Amino acid sequence: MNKKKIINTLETIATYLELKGENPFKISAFRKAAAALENDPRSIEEIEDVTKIKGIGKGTAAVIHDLLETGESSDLTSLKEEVPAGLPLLLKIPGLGGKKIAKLYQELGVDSADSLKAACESGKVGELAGFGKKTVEKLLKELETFGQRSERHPIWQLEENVKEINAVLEAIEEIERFSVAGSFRRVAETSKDIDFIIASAQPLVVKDKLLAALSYTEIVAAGDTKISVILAGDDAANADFRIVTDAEYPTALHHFTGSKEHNVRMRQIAKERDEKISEYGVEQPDGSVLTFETEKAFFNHFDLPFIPPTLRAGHTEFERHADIPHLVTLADIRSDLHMHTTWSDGAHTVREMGEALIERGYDYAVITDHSHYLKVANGLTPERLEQQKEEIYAFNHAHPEFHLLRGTEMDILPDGSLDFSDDVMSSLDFVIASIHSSFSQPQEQIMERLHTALKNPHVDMIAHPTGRVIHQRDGYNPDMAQLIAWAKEYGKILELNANPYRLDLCVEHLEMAAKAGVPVAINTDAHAIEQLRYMDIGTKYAQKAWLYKDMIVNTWSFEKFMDFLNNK
DNA sequence: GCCGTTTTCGGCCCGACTGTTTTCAGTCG
Repeated sequence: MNKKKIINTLETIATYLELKGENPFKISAFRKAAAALENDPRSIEEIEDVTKIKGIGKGTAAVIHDLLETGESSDLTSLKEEVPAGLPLLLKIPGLGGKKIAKLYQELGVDSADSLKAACESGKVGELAGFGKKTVEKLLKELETFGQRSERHPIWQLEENVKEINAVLEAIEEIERFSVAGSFRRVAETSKDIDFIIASAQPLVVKDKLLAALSYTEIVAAGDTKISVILAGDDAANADFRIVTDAEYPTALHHFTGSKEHNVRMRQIAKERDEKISEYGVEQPDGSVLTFETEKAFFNHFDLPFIPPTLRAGHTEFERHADIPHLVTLADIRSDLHMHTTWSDGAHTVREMGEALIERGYDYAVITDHSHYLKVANGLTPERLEQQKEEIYAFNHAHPEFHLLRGTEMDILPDGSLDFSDDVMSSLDFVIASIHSSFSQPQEQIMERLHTALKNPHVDMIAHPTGRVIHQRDGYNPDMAQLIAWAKEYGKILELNANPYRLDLCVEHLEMAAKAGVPVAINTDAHAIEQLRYMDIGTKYAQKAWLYKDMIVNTWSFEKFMDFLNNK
């Protein structure tokens, strides 16, 4: 039995219970059980007694056993008989929750978006107690776009929005400090909306200036301290703003950074000490409210070190916080091993990239333009690769304090061969091998291609090992356990591609690589100078897999890195 | 439904906003 199916079943039961208007704590018990199972690192076969896991008791364990024995959950089956199949979908309509949907169904027989629309138009919804004119108007409006807007947006789509909003907020002088919060700050792969926390003594002025400067299509809510809009643009995201006083800012930022599970744990910790956490501070037993200068001071108050937003998942961060000082941070990074220049499909020259790398404070880096198979990217022939050498040597001559290495991002061809000969590869300092074609081959064939690359002594690293693009394509589905085993056997590096649209390897795979002792490189794959900043996203993403600095090759000194290449 | 070194019953994180109310329920994060 697939653990994922068990988790999904528990969550689905929670959804159905919600539509029945069940006790909210019972509903959340099923969600907690699902989360507890998901956070447990063991496979379902490895777990002897599920009730030993905190959050799983008699009821939820019965569902799990049912699934393990019959492949189905009889509880879910009977819920599905009671609750029409169309109702769970209606939960996605903003403003509708379980109780309202239950009422609409029981009183009016509403069981789909279409029947809801008809009931709204006929005026029947407006006559229900608790529903009024505005609710009907809002529902009809939501129904127009129902099913068209994405629920979650990949962070590479939201990055632009965040940059624009940052610029808007920078320009408002009444703002003392502000920050993006929410899943974007935690560097989640996808995000439902964008949250900002703003410190200001003049919230109303800030609200007016903010709404005047933002480009939005709709105001969802605009109170004295909370503003929510749908941003302009196709498939646009929501942006939420909270305005608090400067004293409240650190606790508000913490609160709205989440995750929800992390906050629940923090509040439990506070409660054990007779304290109460809210976004405005920490309430003491005598009713007074403590505030803090910084998030760090807030954590310290609870005898915890500063927990980076990336780690705030609500499970291991409270037990493993002694490891936090070992985790990789942007400040540890001394090089970037994957980037493109105008020689292939990059926007800047070797010299421009090199100067930008020095500007970032790195000690060394590798220029890795595409190889000739990739014609759409103007990939380099062995001859052009040779010509590029002059430019790289000239740069090194002009910057003796820095080491710009010669490399390539070489294609692994569909037939399993490599795009350069051993001779060409051996003339380079660093060879990346990667797949850019024939993604749909069967797994054995994909693995065959990767194996050829990994066992070649001149290849140093596999880039973006799964080829996924978040929310767009799944990649070529390699057998990751096998790939990691080969990387270990042949002494190769696996990449964490820091481009926010890739983030490949993903957290789960990074954890596997770390467990196997395979070195990882965090690279930007920059095609322009401004993409070198993706290193920040990459190091934060690596923290989510609890990767130590020592495991990351580009935190090593130039000497250590060269030693590794020469002795691998 | 889950949990328990004050507990096997009575809690379960906390607050803003909206729309419907006439003091609050529902939704959302």
